[in-house]
Amino acid sequence: MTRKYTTLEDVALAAGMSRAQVSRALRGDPGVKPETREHVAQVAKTLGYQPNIAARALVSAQPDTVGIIIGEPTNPFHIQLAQAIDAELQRVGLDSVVSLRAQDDPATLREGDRLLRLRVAGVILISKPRNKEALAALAEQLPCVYLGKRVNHSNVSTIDIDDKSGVEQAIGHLIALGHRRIAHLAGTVEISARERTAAYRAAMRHAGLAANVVMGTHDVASGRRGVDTLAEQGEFPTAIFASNDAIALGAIDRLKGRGLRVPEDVSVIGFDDIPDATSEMLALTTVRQDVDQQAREAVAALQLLAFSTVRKVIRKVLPVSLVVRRSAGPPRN
Amino acid sequence: MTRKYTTLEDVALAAGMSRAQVSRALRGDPGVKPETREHVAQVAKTLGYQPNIAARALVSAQPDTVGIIIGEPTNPFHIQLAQAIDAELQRVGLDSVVSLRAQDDPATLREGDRLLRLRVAGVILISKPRNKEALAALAEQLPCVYLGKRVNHSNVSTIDIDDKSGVEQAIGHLIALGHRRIAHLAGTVEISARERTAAYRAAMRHAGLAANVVMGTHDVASGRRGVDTLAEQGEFPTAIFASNDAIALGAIDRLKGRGLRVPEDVSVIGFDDIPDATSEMLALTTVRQDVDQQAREAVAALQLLAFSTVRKVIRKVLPVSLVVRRSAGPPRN
DNA sequence: GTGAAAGCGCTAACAG
DNA sequence: CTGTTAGCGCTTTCAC
Repeated sequence: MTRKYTTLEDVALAAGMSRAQVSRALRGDPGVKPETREHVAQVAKTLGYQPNIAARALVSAQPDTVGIIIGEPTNPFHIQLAQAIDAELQRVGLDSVVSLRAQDDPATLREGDRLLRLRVAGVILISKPRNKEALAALAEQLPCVYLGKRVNHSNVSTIDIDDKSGVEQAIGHLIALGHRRIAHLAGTVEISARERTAAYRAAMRHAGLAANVVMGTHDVASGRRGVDTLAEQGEFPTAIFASNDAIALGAIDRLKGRGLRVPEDVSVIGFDDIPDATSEMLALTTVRQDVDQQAREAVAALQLLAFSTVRKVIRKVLPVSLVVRRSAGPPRN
Repeated sequence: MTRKYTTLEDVALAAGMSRAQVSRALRGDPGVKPETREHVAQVAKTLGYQPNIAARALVSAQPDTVGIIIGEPTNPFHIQLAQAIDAELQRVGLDSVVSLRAQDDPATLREGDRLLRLRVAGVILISKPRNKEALAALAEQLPCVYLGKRVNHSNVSTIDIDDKSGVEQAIGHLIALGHRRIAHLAGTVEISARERTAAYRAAMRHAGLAANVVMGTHDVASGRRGVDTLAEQGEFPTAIFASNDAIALGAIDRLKGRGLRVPEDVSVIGFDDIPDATSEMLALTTVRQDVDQQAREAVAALQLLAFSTVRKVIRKVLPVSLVVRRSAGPPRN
């Protein structure tokens, strides 16, 4: 149906002035008489004028669009982050193009080409492409901000969270409550998971307590299995620190299945603060990562990398904080 | 860092011919000598040429971009659909712009403006904006294909699935297995949810069985609560039909938590066939909606609406089919 | 087969 | 404050 769009020219004609002036008026350029501005706005509205982005982009050298590449689109947490970044981008007057294509599939590089063709100012990546080459190739072409563990590339800024501190807060909380036997249900695959496990060991050692790590993965099923494993070990721990909320959820489920109450019999702490954790039933004590803050930092980092004259790469680690709800309490005796 | 991009002119210069010819060669235009084409491709590659999409869009009248608006971005199923649509769009040579902004927030209409400015050929909406005005306003401006329950707007094509048939298949399967006490964990908000519940009631009535509906929402937590509610009712059902897979997952989770085995003690059937349903552990029997087919139909509908000369609105209802896995079996005695 | 010229819709100097 | 003049990078007639 090849629509016929209203152009600046049409508006100019109807308003009885030049295209240039109409353009200025519409964009809020300072040098325009207020009444002119108003009149133009009026005419533009009645004509249903919408500026043609392509034309605008073509003529103005500075690109104002940023690509967002989502690592695992089916992970709601990643989407949540993408939404926050999108909103933040909008807030600072930038536009965004989000890519749903998984980073690991062979199309990823093509996706980089697409962004290049779109002349985006830079790219924000949520979670890493598993193969480093893809990231490197992208970084070769465009300023990149990567949300995840620090990566050593001279063209990539990274925004990370302080896993170590989060773990220390969690373990510290449990110890303060009086727990001594604190087990850890670990993730194995992600770098952040390994970092959390290492931090757990360190914190326990530091407190003069024995570490007890059950390996697993960052999902609900793993939490269930973890509890079964702990049960087979003999003396059950009084507290469990899970490497993420999904594991914690699974663990709580299995604990209840075994007739153990949370937190009366066993305390549980998670990591991430996913929406489910808030639920009245669960009331999971957990380590929160601030999504909005991550978004803000990521956008700021990109601006620094793509728009400033200094072109500075930054590596930032954001603080996390323990959110105390009801899943952790003092041990029984 | 205002990059300096290679332009067609640069390539033309380096290849020793005109921009026009380079353009033709690169796009695979018929009237180009094969050796010329190859030479040009070679030069373009070494120069790292990437066509400027904005310029291309500006000059060629026909838009080749389609907007995808995702209803609930945090619903993995919607993302899955969006990915499928994106892939299908790509397959037919169209580009896509996906919007993560929730359709219900006040920014939705602005989002329509954004798409208008982008000069997209049309929009594919995954699940409806709750307020009809938003959809109507959008449809006023652009050809729309809406994935969800039929909507009576002369500018909107709809692609829907046959919820009723899906429910009948699920309930029929349970009855055939010998179940009599079949409870339903319902969603309440979505139109499709209400349709499924109505179909459940009809199917039960038709079989001369008593309906038992527990209201809830289309998420995991609701499934957990639903089981608790059923438990309070006294005699526990031998089978549960959940309005979607998320509910089914939550229900199974809680059933196991209560020491009930699936399907030995309680059978469970879901709806959607999300990736999780396939998992070895879960093996959820569920009603599959074919995501790829929906994507294909949606894209085809949009092409009909936006690119064909006839400009035809269509309303399609796609079949669904029961996928039998292990979460439903015969009742205990 | 290939080149020259025109122009898509817009913004950005530069004059007034 | 406002109009005029150039293009941005590309595709598309229309010639040769």
